[in-house]
Amino acid sequence: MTDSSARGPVRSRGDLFSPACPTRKLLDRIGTKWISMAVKVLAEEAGELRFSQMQRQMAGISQKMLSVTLQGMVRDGLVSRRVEPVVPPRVFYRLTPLGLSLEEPLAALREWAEAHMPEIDDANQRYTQEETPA
Amino acid sequence: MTDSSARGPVRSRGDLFSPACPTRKLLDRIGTKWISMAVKVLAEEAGELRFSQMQRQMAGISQKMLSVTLQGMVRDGLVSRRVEPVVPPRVFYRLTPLGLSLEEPLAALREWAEAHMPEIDDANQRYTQEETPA
DNA sequence: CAGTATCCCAACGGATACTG
DNA sequence: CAGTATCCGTTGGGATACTG
Repeated sequence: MTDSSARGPVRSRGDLFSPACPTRKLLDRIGTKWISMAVKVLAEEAGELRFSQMQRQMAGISQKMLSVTLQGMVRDGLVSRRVEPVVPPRVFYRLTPLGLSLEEPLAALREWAEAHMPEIDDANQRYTQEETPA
Repeated sequence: MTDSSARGPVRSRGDLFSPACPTRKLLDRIGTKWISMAVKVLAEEAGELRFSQMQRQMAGISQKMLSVTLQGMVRDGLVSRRVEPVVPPRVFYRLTPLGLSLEEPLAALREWAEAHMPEIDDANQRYTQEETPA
């Protein structure tokens, strides 16, 4: 349920630190691993992908999570959904321009994560080491 | 996760799509709004901040969440923690070089969110509109 | 095939109270 | 001041079963 007074006077741009700032909630929506993977998969395809294709490529995602993730992305205008009304049905997903524009910052974050994974591992190692002296 | 040893170093790099890929979990850790805000606050300060100062600047964060967020960041080597052993104690947090390097991709994501907030609002509006024709 | 529905457990996260 | 501990409601997310 979105704010009833949507588009209301909130829109306090430039102030991410206000609890009322909607950007804050948005950050938590788009930063998840499932969104990140979905955008990546669809961006690499540069075209449409079917539900089952996506599930196959996003190894480990459950049917439920792929479903709710895609629904949310459609809602937010990140992907478009096209149904071929045959039996059995074929449903195709494609990034919108908006969704495509999200790939760049997400890719940066993904790359950071991959690049600095070893350092973070090491930091964790060191941390648990000294906190468990004997 | 049956793995009892704190954060199993599977280290299957290069394949974000493998369920075993640790980068996946990392993405969900660093992409949260609290991490994002903490990094931003500390990066803007370009120095140290005390616990209470951070809580004041990160409006709306609870004591608990700031605590667990900072603990996680210290464990991951993103921030360093310095205690002045006086009474009452003073604790200072500062970004490590690693943490500072995270600011760039996170800032990109934040900026994307702010920039495209209106479009996402509109998409949601349109969505709920057509799904609730009246 | 592409979902939806249900159950159920685990993690998130606020509120409050207590402590070195 | 800077936490920790506890309680507890909300959400995330897997497993399974069912349907158009």
